[in-house]
Amino acid sequence: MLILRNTQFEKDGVMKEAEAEWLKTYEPRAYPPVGVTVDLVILTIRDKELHVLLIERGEPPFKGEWALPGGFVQPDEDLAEAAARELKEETGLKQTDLDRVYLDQLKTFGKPGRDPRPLRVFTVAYLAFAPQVPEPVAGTDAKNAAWMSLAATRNMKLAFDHAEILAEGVERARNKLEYSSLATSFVGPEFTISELRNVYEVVWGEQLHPGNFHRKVVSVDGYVEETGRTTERGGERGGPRARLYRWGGATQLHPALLRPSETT
Amino acid sequence: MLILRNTQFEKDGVMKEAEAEWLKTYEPRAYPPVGVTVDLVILTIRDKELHVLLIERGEPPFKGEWALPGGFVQPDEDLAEAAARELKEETGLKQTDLDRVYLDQLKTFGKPGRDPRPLRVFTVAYLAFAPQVPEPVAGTDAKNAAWMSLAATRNMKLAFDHAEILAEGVERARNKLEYSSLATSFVGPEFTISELRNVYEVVWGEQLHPGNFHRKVVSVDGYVEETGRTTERGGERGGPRARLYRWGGATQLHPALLRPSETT
DNA sequence: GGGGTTATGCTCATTCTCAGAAATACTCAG
DNA sequence: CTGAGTATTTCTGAGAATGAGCATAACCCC
Repeated sequence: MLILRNTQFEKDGVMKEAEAEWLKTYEPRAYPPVGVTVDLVILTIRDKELHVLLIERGEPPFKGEWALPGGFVQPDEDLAEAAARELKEETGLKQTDLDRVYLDQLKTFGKPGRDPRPLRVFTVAYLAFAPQVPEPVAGTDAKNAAWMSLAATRNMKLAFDHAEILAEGVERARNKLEYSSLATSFVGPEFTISELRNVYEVVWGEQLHPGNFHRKVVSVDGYVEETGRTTERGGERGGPRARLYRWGGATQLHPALLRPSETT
Repeated sequence: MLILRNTQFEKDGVMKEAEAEWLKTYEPRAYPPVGVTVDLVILTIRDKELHVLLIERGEPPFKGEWALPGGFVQPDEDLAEAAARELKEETGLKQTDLDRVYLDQLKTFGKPGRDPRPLRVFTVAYLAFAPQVPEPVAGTDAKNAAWMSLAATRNMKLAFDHAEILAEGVERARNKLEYSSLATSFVGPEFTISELRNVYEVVWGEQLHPGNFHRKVVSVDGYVEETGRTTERGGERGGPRARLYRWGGATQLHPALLRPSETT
């Protein structure tokens, strides 16, 4: 496209000073217009199921279809800043909650034609884990926003290549649980070992041995630390009060908590 | 910059059909010009040291300084294709060798101002592991190219933010060795256990127990398989002929080969 | 042939893991 | 209030993996 534009400029004989200046320092090659967006795979756990935040697009392309939240990187923004801004805008989380949200770069996608607009759009996907969010999120741009269970998304066609990005994000999440402490990003600031175990079970989709999980978690250095308090009452259907823990500060787990199904 | 161009178009009253079509579907926001490059962290082992391929820039910006090989993503290329093309161009590896090269996306960098040109440049960094390469590589664009030991790069100032990208790549390489079979990408198609151990020792920068390493590698399912043959002669300074192995097809290692220094 | 070197295998004590089960503390139905 | 069911936490014992040392045999160089 830029080639076309330059050609036209030259054919028209219209070459303004600013343009000349710009071209002088520009790389000798010419490029079509390019845009860079960030898209967010924001995961949370609701009702013992993994959910992802999706928005309904209010503008073409893909108007009316569901997509990952995201947007163009602004001129003065670093990538991580853009991702953090989108996260704040789209989730409506309070700052205290945002501090505990895990947010990390996932992967960059740029296949030609992944965006139907006459603009080559690369997207830098970010992965975020949010704790239980009060309620469904109000969209900022007159769009609809909703937490969708992962099961539900499998029957949906997502806009762009967002299905692929989502799959990549879920896969990364599964792996990250093993060797990082990020399961704590899915729960509140104080949590029981059972709640933490529930995170692993939901994300991995398999049952874990309660006894072994407990032993392992409290033995990994810096993963969790006791608060000295317990829950107000036992579980829904009985059981003793569980001790409350908070995150112990470690980001990497040594040794890792390996998935049972992977080790066989 | 793009804003400027559009304004000029309108002021001039020159609005060609293709442009009108383009603007109609273009996002309402306007963006400064943006470019996307791929940069490669290509690692190899030479003389029992980790080396990275660097090129001396023949053009400004950073003319005369050393940088990671890379270049702009072409309009019809996917990111992975661009990375593969650059790898081929810069290393001069033969196709048979290229097939065995590990090449994976590392991370995307896009801090404003990381490229001094009046163009916001995002770069998608890729990480590659090459087997022993015959000899220093001849540059394709009249630039100088060389394998630099990692120790040497610590005293150099690299162009752009390439020092940061390189550090990220080395860190990723260290981690990848633990749970993936990619150490085999550093050696030839057939290799001895000692050669493989040497890869780990060089990348991790620590000595490993030969006996334990041997036991571990051959016991991990699918990591290596025997060829039935041995080396022609023993080691440089003695020792028996070593058995030759080839890669066994597994990409993930179960269980992983953990770094001794990390597990303490 | 002899001294130094290396590939490979073995041993053994220690640690980690898995699966089951015990002890305890709580909820809930009746 | 009582008993059945459930959940948290701890324990146990078998089996596997790990780390360090040593043994053997093959090989290079002198």
